[in-house]
Amino acid sequence: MATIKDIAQRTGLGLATISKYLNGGHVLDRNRVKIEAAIRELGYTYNEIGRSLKTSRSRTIGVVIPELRNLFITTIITAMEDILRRQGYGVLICDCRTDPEQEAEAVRFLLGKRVDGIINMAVGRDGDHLLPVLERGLPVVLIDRMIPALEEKADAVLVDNAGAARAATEALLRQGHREIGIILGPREVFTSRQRLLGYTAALGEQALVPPERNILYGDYTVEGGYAGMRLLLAAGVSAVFVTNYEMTLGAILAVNERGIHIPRELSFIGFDNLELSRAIRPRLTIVTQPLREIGEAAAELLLERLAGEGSPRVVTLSTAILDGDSVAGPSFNQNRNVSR
Amino acid sequence: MATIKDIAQRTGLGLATISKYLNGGHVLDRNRVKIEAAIRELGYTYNEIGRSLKTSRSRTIGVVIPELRNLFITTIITAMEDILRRQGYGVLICDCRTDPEQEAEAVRFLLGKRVDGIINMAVGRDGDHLLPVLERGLPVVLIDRMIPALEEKADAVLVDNAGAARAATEALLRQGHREIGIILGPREVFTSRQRLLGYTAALGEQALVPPERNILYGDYTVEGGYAGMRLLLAAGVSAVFVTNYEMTLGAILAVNERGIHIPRELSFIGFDNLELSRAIRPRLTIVTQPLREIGEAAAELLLERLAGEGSPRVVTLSTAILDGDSVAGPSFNQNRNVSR
DNA sequence: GCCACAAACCGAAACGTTTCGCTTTATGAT
DNA sequence: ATCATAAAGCGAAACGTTTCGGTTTGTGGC
Repeated sequence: MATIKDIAQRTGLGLATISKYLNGGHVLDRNRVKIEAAIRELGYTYNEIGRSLKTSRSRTIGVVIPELRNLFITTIITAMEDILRRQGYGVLICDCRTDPEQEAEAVRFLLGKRVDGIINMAVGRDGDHLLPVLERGLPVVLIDRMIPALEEKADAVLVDNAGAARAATEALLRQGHREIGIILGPREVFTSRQRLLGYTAALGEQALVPPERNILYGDYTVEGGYAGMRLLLAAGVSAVFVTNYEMTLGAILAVNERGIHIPRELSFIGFDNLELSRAIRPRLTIVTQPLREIGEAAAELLLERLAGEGSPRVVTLSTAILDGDSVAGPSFNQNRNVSR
Repeated sequence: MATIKDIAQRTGLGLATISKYLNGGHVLDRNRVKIEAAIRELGYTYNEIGRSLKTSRSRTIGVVIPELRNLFITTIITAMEDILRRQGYGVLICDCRTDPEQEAEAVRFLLGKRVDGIINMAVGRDGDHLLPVLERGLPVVLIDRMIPALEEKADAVLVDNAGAARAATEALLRQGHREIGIILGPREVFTSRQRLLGYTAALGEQALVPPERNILYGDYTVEGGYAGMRLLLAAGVSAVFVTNYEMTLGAILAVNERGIHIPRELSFIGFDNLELSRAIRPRLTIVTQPLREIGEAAAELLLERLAGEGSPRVVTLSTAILDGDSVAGPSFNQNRNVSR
């Protein structure tokens, strides 16, 4: 396997010159030609390992996530990867299966691989698993979920979840709904708590306190949304707000199969995934998170830290409500519960 | 940052001894204790880069896929990663966006990173993009899509797609359906062609030739399935077979929103994702691919080659039809077309 | 206590790069 | 042609590990 030395020998040039050429430095035209010829003839490919050893930078980023089988996450990763790869960085992905123990293990694993930084959608809530990373002076970017103990030490890209949930709930309240169901993610997850906060705040403004049965915790799967929706329908809500894409899909399936008409009999606000909301009739009103932007911001913050610029900060992106035709007043469905 | 040398110095032992210890070799008990103490005190972490340079094995596997935002793919990757990480391998993922050019670029990128092998769900159909990998003697495992030119040179894990499509079509034929629609993936994709083969073969046995309008090519998205289903309904089919998970979901949405009853008015066979089929009422009859097994088999084949055992082979896994309640005879819906 | 033999241990060289501090070559004004 | 200056090129050392071939230490039978 050809190395830089072989190129040097072949061209009669020095090691340093070849290195310079490979790193985009200026060399004489006639030498450039010679080098390029030699590279072609010898089938040389750059060995990043050698560089890594010398520079102690691997040009590899570790990404630790709770779960790969999830559109929210893969969309973000795709956006991140776009940017990182363009800068020559590879992305080493570790799915920790929503298990804090595996998450910590994944971080250790990545440290052994000498990644240059870590992007983490965290499961562990105290952030202890990331301390070894920070101690080594490597940058950490949290996405989607904040770890308060790491404020100032790590960057974070969050979404205004409380605000989003509040806005969605308010939209339903404005239409006159009072029995508003919500399907959240797992109880212990940061974003679930934030969204619950927004939801109860909006209701609180109208002096409403939601009954327990209107608040459901799901697991971010289609099946979870389906099951949750059925429970909410049994609870007799006139409007629902579902807080991730997979569960939105499941909820719609449950509604459709019951033959319940949206929005005549039930108002519905879903989550994420613009394309889906457009595809369904009636068009779904949804809360959209700027998924690509989350991934891009995370990648850019990381690159910034790697370049040694600036210092850790928290970026909060806002959500939007995309109006469809799935929200209306509750007047029409007063008697649905009776007819069940 | 502590190195093996520091440990040697601290313990008074030699370099080779520490290396031996780290690689699981036997050292005297009293030395073991000393080494472990030193490691703890100095906060030493193993540097894989150093090893990689020396051994020219990076313990990293490149995975090149057309698209990360897809449950079929992420399920397979998750299974693969499980196995590979347990063996100390990291997984470097490159999403090539279904673009052969980007795919070739990704392969070059991974070669630079000196991955030990590549797992590829291929977009390029001639396999040229993988030749540089094979030339370097690195193992390649193809998944889901065969590249005939690489037979004997690369391993492959495939699914009996023709058989699956044939079985599904036969199941519908047995119920008496004659106008059977199919929603395939993109026209040029290996699996689409295989499935079309199975479909036409089954129809051919009954001396049926499907009209063009019953065969639709989608793009593996929810929206694509939705649009395709609407076209098939317009074409007046009495049964449909949809060939991936996302499109199945989209198709169901289209059916539900039209208020068409499955299976009374339309028989339906979907694809993948057991959980979904169970969640929906009526329970969906689906063709299931052994997703985890695909990932596991790919990982295991790769590990086998890396261990220098055996030689490339093609593994074909079979699919199953999971019976739900979405298939029935066409008798009930003779007049649906009229009523539209 | 000695010897033979096995088990542990040892250091140097090598893997492919980058980089530092210099030297050589090219350029162009005179 | 000469000289000053800028541009280009140079080799050695270093990064952290593995591994080869050889040395030291330990063990047990006599």
